[in-house]
Amino acid sequence: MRWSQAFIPTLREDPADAEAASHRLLVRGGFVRQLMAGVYSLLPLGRRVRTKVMRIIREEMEAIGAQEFVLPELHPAELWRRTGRYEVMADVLLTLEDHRGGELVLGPTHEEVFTLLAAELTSYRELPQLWYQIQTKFRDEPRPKSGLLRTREFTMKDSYSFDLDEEGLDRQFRAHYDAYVRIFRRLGLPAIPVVASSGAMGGSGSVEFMVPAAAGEDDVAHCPSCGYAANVERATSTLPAVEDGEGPAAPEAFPTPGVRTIADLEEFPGGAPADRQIKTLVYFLDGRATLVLLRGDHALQEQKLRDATGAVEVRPARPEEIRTLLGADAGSLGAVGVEDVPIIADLALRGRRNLVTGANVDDTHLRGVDVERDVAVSRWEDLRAVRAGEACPDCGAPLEVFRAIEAGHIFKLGTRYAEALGATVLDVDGKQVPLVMGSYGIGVERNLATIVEVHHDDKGIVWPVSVAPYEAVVTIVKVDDTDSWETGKRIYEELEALGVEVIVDDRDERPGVKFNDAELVGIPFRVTVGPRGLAEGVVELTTRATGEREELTVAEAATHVARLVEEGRRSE
RNA sequence: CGGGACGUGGCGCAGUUUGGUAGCGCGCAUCGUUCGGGACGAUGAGGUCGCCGGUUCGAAUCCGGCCGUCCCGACCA
Repeated sequence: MRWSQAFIPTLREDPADAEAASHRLLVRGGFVRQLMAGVYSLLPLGRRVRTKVMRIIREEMEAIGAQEFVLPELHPAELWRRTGRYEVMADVLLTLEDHRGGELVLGPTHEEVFTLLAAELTSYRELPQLWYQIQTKFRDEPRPKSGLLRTREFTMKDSYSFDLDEEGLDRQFRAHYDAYVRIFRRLGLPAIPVVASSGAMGGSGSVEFMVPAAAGEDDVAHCPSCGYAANVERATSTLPAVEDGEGPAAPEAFPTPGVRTIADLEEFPGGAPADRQIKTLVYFLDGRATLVLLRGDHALQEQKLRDATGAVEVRPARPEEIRTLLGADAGSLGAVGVEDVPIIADLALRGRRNLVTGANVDDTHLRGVDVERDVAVSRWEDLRAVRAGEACPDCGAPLEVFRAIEAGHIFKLGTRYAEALGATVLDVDGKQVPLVMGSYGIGVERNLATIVEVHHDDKGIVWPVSVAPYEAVVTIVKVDDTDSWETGKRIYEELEALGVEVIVDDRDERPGVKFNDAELVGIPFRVTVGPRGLAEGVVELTTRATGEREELTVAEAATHVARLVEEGRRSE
């Protein structure tokens, strides 16, 4: 390719509305352009990288025996109603109507359609099956952001496994886990597998592959000592015991005028430290009022509440709802004596006594509360948000918490979809059993952007060779110098003949413009051809990642670069 | 959905407070001089000032409504 003919609209300045490094650099480097919020056009450079990301994913899927499909993006709404997800995913579902009034949805994922096809499986002899596709997904994200990291239309590799039993699912899950480790290694992404919440997918277990990055949207608790890693939506920690002392035989009310917060009550005479208070939150779970109890110094992890209860719609109660329910305002709430409302308490409150909590009377609190004696707890669950510095549940070392991008997610789904859509087979005993499913996703453009988040510097992108839009660029410093032109073109052609993906920068521009563009765009190897070097019979090779330069004779240049490219392709 | 900001040639911005008919830098075109790290000079093209309505002799500027985009939060296989 000749740069002079290529559409690579680089920008000299940063785009005004791009915050994340990947967003900024992909726009500046001429890889993408925004069409509307959360919807991007991929320009030739972006498309080249995307193709390479997909190729790596495809190779690793084929390597574990997956069969590629192409499924529709247009689905009948009816199918989504059958699994209940028309309602569960309503907030992200893009829906439309055809001319006959038929209700359609644009697929946000493909469990339903794949499972429908799997209903054609009839015998355990046909199992296991492993199916996948690389297809566009539509999700009406409430808040698209950070360029390609969170969009409303994107490409995803989604695969689905179908097995007779849990053991089969475990095998396929493990195969995917290993395949994902290889994929992220080849993409140059330092992804960490973490225990995750299954969210709206349902199912018995899931692992997210997280790449530490400031632009991430998830927090991961990680133990540097033993390697424990979990999304904070699932993470736990070991807490030091709190000494409560003996309490009275029954809770005692005491006036606390003006006390509204945990912190107020710590200061208030006769109050208590935060870890000896009970925090009482009122939530509506699918429309049903519920009290959520936590230790005073702990924060609720809402996803844990969702996962524990299976509730779809979870929201804090409004002030007037709280007053109606408990007869007091937030600040004086408690669960003592509450009987007609379900009470979910965090594990950290188990066995605690002599605690302080609201009395459900404004400006009044109770002391001497023994949780198990005085509160009608309906369920005990792990609900609190883990904090950095708390002890690792496995080894006790202090946990760290960092931001990360979810680059991939694998789920054990179980039989939920198979049951809803009648995907069953006959087992050895002739008994009809639902297929046991797994589902496994990697977002293509999100991974492309994540690579940029991880691999860039102040000059631009530093693509790993494995996904670079071009592996090498031949920069002709002075295009009207015949020797430079001839030599540059010859090296370019030699590189092409050697199978290197190369572009020749033949633009009549100042050298600085060409060097800067090559660095912005992130091409791994640059061969600089100019009169100065040619006078000595040499050209210059610059490695983008290290900035190292070396001189090569004209004769050896192409083979040398081709060898480096070859090594680069292999090492990632 | 709650909070905040913004919308002016392709890109980045000023002008809006105090209404008078649009400007700067980059980019683009032509010519000349330059040429190994984003050159210089000259000439030139390019804008319904997001949209609709109102106030006014006159609106980028004031008022109302709408649309769009970004950021924080909520939400999110």
